[in-house]
Amino acid sequence: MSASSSARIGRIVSLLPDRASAGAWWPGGREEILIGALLTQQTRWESVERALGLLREAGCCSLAGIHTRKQEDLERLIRCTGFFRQKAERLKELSAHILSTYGGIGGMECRSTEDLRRDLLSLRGIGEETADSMLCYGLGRPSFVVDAYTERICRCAGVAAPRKALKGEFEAALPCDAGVYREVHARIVEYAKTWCAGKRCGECRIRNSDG
DNA sequence: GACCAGGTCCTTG
DNA sequence: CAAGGACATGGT
Repeated sequence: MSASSSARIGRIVSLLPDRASAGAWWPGGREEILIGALLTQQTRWESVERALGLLREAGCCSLAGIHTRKQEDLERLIRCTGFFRQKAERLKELSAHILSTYGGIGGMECRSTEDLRRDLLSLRGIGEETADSMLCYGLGRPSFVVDAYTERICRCAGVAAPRKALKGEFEAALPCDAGVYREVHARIVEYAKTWCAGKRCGECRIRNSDG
C-alpha cells in the first residue's frame, strides 16, 4: 500500500459531492438491512424496496419471519428483485444460520468484525460486497463496501485495481469508522448513478480531474 | 428487442 | 487465477 494510492483515494473522496438526501441512505432496522443486502444483488434499489414492503405486509421482513415462511411464499414476495429462487433459498439459509449460531442478530454483537465477516462469507449467496454491506450498514461495523460503482469511479480516476485491493485502499485512506464508510460509499453510489452512466459520463468531474 | 442493474457461484482453460 | 455462463425480473 503506497502513500500515493492512499492520496489518490483521498482525492476521489474529496471530489464527491454531498448526498442530495438527508438521513440514513440505507433505511430500515438491522434485520431488514441484512435482508435488503441480499436482495439488492444485481438489482435496482426500487425493486428491493418493493419486495421489502411486501415482506413487511406479509409479516416476514425479519430473520424469524423468513425462517418460518415457506420458501414458495418468499419466492413470490421477492419475485420483483430477480434471481428470486436463489435469493429465497439463501435468505432462508442466512436466517437459519444466524438464529441457530447466534440465537438472533443480537448475538452477533459480541463477535469481532473479522469473525463475523468470515462467517458471513461462508454462507452461499454472500460474497464480499454483500458481507460488507451487512457489516457496515446492518451491524455498524467498519468494513468498507466496494461495489461496481466504486470500481468504476476508481478506474475512471486512474486507479485500476481489483475490488479486494480497493477495499484495503479505502480503509487505509479513511478513518476507521462505520459511519464514515457508509457516507463515502453512499456518496459514491449517488454520484455514479447520475454521472457514470450513459452520455453524462463525459462530464464526470472525477474522470476529468488529473491525479 | 437489446442492454443494464448497489453480485455470486460454478465450470473451464 | 481469468473468463464465461447461469441465475431472472423490471426499467430505459
